[in-house]
Amino acid sequence: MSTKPRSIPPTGTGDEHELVLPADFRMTKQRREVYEVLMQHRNHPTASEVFMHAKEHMPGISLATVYNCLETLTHAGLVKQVNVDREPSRYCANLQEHGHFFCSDCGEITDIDLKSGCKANQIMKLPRGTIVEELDVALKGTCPACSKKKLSNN
Amino acid sequence: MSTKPRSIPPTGTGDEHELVLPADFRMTKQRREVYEVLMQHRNHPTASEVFMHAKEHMPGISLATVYNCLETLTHAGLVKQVNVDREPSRYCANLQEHGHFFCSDCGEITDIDLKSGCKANQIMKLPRGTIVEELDVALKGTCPACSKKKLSNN
DNA sequence: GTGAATGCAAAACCTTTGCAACTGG
DNA sequence: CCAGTTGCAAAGGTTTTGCATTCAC
Repeated sequence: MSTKPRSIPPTGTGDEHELVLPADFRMTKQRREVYEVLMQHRNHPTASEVFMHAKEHMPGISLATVYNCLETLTHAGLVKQVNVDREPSRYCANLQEHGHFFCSDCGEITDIDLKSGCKANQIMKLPRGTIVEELDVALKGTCPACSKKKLSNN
Repeated sequence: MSTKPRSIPPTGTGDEHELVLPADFRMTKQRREVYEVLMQHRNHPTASEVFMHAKEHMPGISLATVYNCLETLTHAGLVKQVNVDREPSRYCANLQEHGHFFCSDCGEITDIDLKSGCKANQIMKLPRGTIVEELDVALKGTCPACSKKKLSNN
C-alpha cells in the first residue's frame, strides 16, 4: 500500500472507443490524484467527496482544483460526469457505455450495462436526419438489496 | 385570444397512467397560471422563462412562487422536470412517457417517443430483484434542421 | 375559519472565475 | 522557459427558506 502503481491508461477492457488525450493535456500531480481517487472509489463520488479523499494523499489540494481537474479529465474522456436531478454532480471512471440506476431507498448509484448492440434508434422514434452522439439512460427505483429488505420488514 | 379556456384535466390522450391528484392539492390562481404557461409553451421552458410568461397574465407573481408551483405540479404528476447537465431545470407538461433530445448546435430540446413497449429490462442488463419506477432516456447530438444546415454550409 | 400558499428578501448551495504564484514538459 | 495549472477567495446563478400576509376550500 505504500507506493501504489500509478498507471494512466484507463480501464483496459478494450471495449471503449479509442481514447485519444488532447495534445496539450498535462498530467499534473493533482489530476493524477483526482483520477486515482475515481479509480479507487467506484461509487460515483461528488466533487466534495473526491476532494476529501484527495486531501488524504495531498493535503494542499483545493476544491476549485478538484473541480478543474474533474472538468479537464471529463473533457479528456478519462472520466464521466453523472447528474442526478439537481443534486451535486457525480463522477465515474467507468468508460464503458453504461446507464445508471438510482435507488430511491438507499441512494446508491449503480452502473447498469446496456444490452449488447443497444442503439438509440432501436428504442426511440428518431426523426430521420437526427445525429445521435450520446445516449444517456437513467433508471430510478429500488435496488435488489433494498427491495429484499422491504419484503422482510413486512 | 381574450378569454382562454382553462381546463385542468391534462393531455387527454388517454395514454398516460391514471392521474390522481393528491387529496390536499389546491388549485390556486398561480398554480393554474404556471400550468397554463407550460401547456402553451411546449419548448421546455426554465423556471425563469415560466416566470416571465406568467407575469404577462399575472404581474404580481413571484419567482419563488413559480418554483413552488413547479414543484407542486411536478409532485402532483401534472408536470415533468427535465434536467440537462448542470443547466437550469426545464419543465414540460407532456405526460406521455418520452425521452429527450438535446441538440448541441441550436440548444433546442425535443420530445422523443420511445418505441412502443420499450421497457427498461429490454435495453438494460438489470440485476434480478431490481424494481424500476422511472426510465429516463436522454440523447445528445445534432437535430435534423441543424445537420441539414451544416451540410449546406460545406 | 383555518391550514396551506403566496410574495419578498435573504440565505444556501454548487460551481465558476480572477489573479498571483507555481510547475510540468 | 512559459503556457497552462494551481490555490485562494470572492462572485455567480439557481434554488430554497423564513415569515408575515393572503387565500382556497
